[in-house]
Amino acid sequence: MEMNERKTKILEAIIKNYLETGEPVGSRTISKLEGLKVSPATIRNEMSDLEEMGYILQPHTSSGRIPSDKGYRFYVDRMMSEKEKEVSDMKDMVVQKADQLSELLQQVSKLLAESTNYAAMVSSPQIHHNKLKFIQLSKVDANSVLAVIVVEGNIIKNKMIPVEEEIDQDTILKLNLLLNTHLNGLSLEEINLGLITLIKERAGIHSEMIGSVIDAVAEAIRADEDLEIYTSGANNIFRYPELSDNQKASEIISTLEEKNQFEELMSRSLSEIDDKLDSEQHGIQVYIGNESPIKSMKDCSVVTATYELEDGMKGMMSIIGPKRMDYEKVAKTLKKLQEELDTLYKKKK
Amino acid sequence: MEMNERKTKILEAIIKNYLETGEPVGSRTISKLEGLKVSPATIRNEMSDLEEMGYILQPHTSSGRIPSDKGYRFYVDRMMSEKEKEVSDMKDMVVQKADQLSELLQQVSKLLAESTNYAAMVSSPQIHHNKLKFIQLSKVDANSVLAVIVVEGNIIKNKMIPVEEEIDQDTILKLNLLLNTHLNGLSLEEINLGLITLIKERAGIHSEMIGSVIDAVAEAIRADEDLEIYTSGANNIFRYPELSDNQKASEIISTLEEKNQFEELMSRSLSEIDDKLDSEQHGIQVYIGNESPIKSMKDCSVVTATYELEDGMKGMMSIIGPKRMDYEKVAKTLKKLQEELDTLYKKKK
DNA sequence: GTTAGCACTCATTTTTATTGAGTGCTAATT
DNA sequence: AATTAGCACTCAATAAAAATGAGTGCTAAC
Repeated sequence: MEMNERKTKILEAIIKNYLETGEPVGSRTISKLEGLKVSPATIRNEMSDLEEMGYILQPHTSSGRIPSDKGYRFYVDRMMSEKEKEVSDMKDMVVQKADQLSELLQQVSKLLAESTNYAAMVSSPQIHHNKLKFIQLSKVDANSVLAVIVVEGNIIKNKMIPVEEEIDQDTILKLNLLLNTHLNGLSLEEINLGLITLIKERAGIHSEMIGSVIDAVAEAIRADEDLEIYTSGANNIFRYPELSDNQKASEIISTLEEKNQFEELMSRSLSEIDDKLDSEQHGIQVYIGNESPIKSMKDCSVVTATYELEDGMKGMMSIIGPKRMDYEKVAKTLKKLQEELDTLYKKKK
Repeated sequence: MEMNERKTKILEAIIKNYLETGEPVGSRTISKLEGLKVSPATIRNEMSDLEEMGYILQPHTSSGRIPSDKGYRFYVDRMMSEKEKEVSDMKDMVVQKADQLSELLQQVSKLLAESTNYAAMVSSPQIHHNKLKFIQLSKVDANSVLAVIVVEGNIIKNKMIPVEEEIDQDTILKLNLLLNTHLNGLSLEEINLGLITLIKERAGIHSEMIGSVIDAVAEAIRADEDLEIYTSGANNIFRYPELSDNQKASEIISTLEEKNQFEELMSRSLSEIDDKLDSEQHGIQVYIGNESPIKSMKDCSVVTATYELEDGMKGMMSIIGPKRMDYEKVAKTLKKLQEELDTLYKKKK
């Protein structure tokens, strides 16, 4: 069967109506809509076709229709490819400067949740080509030395290292020099066992301590170790009856809490967005129901967008809501926030 | 009216039964309990008295009774003052060493939630007498300087400071010396405007940068700025029907998310525990329903305990659950974890 | 190809009955 | 004087029955 313009219009009307009300949509409701001057009976025939084609479903005989995942997908694809309307009267979002990245991201997730009324999730940026930029050991007190490690993208990692015997300033200086000359500018792959042994040798009696430092360096560079997830607006799911029975709500909320579930989503979404970057969709991905890599989100839709800070630090933000979420608004909001982060970063620079 | 032994027994029986079932308890149920050899009618009379005294409530005429907040309070007070039974077959909890405090606390909250099946919340420690221990500026690249600030208790704070013109190593060394000689060992109150002006003067053309550094120091020392809250097990509330209607669940979950709500709870609980430290209750506080400083917790009970790391760093952990929570188990679990943290810290030292 | 008409379906709502746990009170018993 | 048996009564919860109404599919007329 072929999709024609009237079918498209009817499908769109069904979906739009369902997005608003969350209730199955009947033929009469649609016939009353202006623009489409046909009787309910005709609509019924078309609906019957649409159902056969898999775009809509009947929860039970003699109820109205609701969109299937395929129906949503059709709608979302059409919407996304449309020329973007000017960013309408969207709530102004102001990301305040925060000097800690974590604060900033927490703020972003809150902002997303508040302006969409869905749940939001923001990941810390994953650094791709991260090289060591700077190491510094400092003597903090008689039996502890602090190692500060800065990697590209100005990610900072601290590690307090206990020492048996007090170390004098001179030695610290020497060790600093040793570490910096050998390690600066290197990536994880370049720091191999040979190099480590060499450095340890040169460190003499302090080789053990240097071992700890190098471990910390490795940890700092390895990106996924530091992947943090910020969530907000979990309680928003209670706004949508179809998600708020105990079973589902509990599942969604624990997923939001079990932040590690998002790693998969993140890596998949990052790569998929890379793939179709040419299609110029502002790097926004929509997962409807079972399309989502997170199985417990089968009753939700997940919309993800990437953001990019300096030096290729890419992170992800997503909105989690019912399948009948306002995709248009969500996409706009994400786009807005992408830009916001962009300009914020530029200002900072 | 007076409380006698039989009334106490009956009250206790009502509460225990209600804790298990969550259903109102009737006179026949209690009469069938061994140990109390009286007829349901007698129980009814006693129950009538207990109700008059405010220990129990009838949800509606001709239903069984449920404990009132006052009833729970009676029960909890009795339980807490009993000689503590040996820590029975409690699930072994192992706090793995984590080198980041935040990881550790997140882990603790998860552990609490998992072993009690309630929601858990852990605060980062609040430092009381925090003095500056160590400052270090380092040149990271041509236009940024990294300030590392260590306060007592080995809390580390990093701040990246952009600079207009490149600074040479010598100047950095001088500034480091300047800062350390003037600021080390001082607490927030001791760093006054006069001192700041003095330092800025000495810093000459770098006074502006030094200003940023001192701001960061102030921020690092001010404890409440850094108060972080870790939560876990929010979804556990769905285990308890009396909390899982949408209204209540949503309220509780957003409270868990709005972490700032806990500040009040924390400060109050810390001081109250200080007050009655002599009464030897292991610093465990129970807030039943409206007793809680957090208004949205009126349908829950909140049990809090403090923990203490080195140098008087005190933090709080709490369990949030239904009023009919297993207070005994919760108290034991908290106690266990207090000890665990204690030994962990000692090992570390 | 479109529409009016109609019988039919079925979730939802409303109504009515039924059940049963639990009470309070009174009068008998210990 | 305290305890208990007995009984009428209350009321949430469950079940069963009836009414409602939105919506469908199909057929026949336009």
